[in-house]
Amino acid sequence: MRVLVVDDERGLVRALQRGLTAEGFAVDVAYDGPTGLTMATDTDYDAVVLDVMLPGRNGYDVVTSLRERGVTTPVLMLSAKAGEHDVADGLDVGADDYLTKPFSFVVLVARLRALLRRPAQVRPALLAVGDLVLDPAARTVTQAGRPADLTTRELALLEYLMRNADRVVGKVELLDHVWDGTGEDVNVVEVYVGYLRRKLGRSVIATVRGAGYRVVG
Amino acid sequence: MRVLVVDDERGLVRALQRGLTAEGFAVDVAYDGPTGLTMATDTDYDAVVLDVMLPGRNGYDVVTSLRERGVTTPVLMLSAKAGEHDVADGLDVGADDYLTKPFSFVVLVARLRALLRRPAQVRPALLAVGDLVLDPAARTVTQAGRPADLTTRELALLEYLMRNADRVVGKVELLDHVWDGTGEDVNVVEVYVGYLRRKLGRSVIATVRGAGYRVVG
DNA sequence: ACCGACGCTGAGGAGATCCTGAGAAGGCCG
DNA sequence: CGGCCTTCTCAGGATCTCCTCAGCGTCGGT
Repeated sequence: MRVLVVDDERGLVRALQRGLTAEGFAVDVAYDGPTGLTMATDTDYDAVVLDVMLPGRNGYDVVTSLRERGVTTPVLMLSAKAGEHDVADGLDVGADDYLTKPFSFVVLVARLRALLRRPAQVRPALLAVGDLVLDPAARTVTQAGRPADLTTRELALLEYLMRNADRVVGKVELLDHVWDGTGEDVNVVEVYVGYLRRKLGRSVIATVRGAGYRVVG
Repeated sequence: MRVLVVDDERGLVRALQRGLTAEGFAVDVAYDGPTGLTMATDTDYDAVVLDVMLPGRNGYDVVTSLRERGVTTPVLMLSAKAGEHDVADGLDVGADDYLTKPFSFVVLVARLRALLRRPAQVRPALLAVGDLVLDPAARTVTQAGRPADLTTRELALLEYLMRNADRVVGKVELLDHVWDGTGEDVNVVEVYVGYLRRKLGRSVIATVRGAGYRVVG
C-alpha cells in the first residue's frame, strides 16, 4: 500500500511518515501543492493524505486538478478549520474523506484503511448519461446544457434510473428505492415516467414491456 | 435513494427524516437494533445510517450481523462518544463511514452521497453465440451489432437456447424452463421459434426433427 | 410414389400491460 | 384564507403479448 502525504508542517509529516511506515505503508512525501499534484499524477498511489493549507496551491485545487486529470486515487483531506462547510466543500470537490486537525493517529489509520477497502472506481460527483447531466448534490438536471425544472420526486426517479443506466429497472424496484415501498400500485411509477418524458422528451426513458424501464446513453 | 435511519433519539430521527426527505431521499426509520437489523436485511436500502448506542443491540452488533448475512449495503455510523478507538472499531467491523455527534446535517448528507457513489450492482455476463449477443441485464439482443426487438417470452426462449448452445434442446424441456411447464401443447414453442426466426433469420435456430432445436456458434 | 408423423405459420381473440387526462388531497407561501 | 405546487389515485382507452387453432408443408420410411 503506497501512500502520498502532502503537507508543509515538517514535524507532522515526519511523525506520519514514521507511524505509517510502522503500520506497513510505503510513504512518499511532498511539502507543497504543485509537487504533490505532480507526484500524485505520475505515480499510482493507493491513497493520498492531503492538507488543505498548502504553499503554492491549496488542497481543494489539488484535488480538483487531480480529478480533472482522471486520477481517481482516494484522497483523505486534512484541515485546521473545523467549519462544517469546509468539510462539505472538500467532499464535493472530489475528496473521499476528511479529518480535522488535531486528529489522532489511530483515527487517521482507520480512515485510511476504510478508503483502501473501497473499490478503486471512478466516482464522479455528476451523473451523466447521453446528453443528460444530473448533479445529486445541487439537485439540478441539464439536458444538452439546458436546465430542466424537475420536482423532487421526478429528480429522485431520474437519478435512480441514471445510476442504473443501460440496465432494465423494474417498476417494483423503482417503487422500493424511489418511493417508500409501502405502496402496492406501480401506476405511480408509470405516471412519473410520463412526467419525465413530457419534460425531457419521449426518447429519454424506454419502456421494456413486462420488465420495466431503461435509460441508455 | 432509500435510506434506513436507526436511532432511538426521537427528536434527532424526526429531524433527519424531514431533512433527508427534503433532499429527495426516501426515509425509513427504526428505533432499536433488532428492528433495524431486520429491516436492513429484508429491504434493499441504498444506505443505512446507524447509531452506535441502541436499545436491544448496539450498532457494532448490527453491522456485524448484517455483514455476516451477506448484506453489503453501505453503513454510516453515528456515535456520541468521541473516543478514537470507537471510530476504528466501527470501521473495522464493516461500517463504511463514521460521524461523531454532534454532527452537522450538511456533513451527513455529503458523506451519505459519497457512500452512494459506490458502483451499483454487479451485472451478469453477456451471452454470445455466433454473431448474437444477449445482455440479460439490459434485456437487449444484438445480431452482428444490430439491435433486435424481442418480447419478453421471445427473449427468455432465446436466452435458454443460447445458454445451451451446441446442444439439442427438447420442446418439452423448453416448455418446462421457459414456460410454466403446466401446459401440454408444445406448439407454443414452435410458434415462438417461428417468431425468433422471423426476427433473427432462419439460420439462427436449427430444427432437429424428433428431438428439438439447437443454436450453434 | 404414398402415407403418417412432425413441424411451420397466418389469423385472431383474450387478456395483460402501459399511457394519459382529470382531479382530489395535502403542504407551503404570501 | 386563497392560490399554487406537488404528489398520488383512478378509470378509460390504446396498445402489445401471448397463446390457440387449423390448415398446410416437409420429412422419412416403406
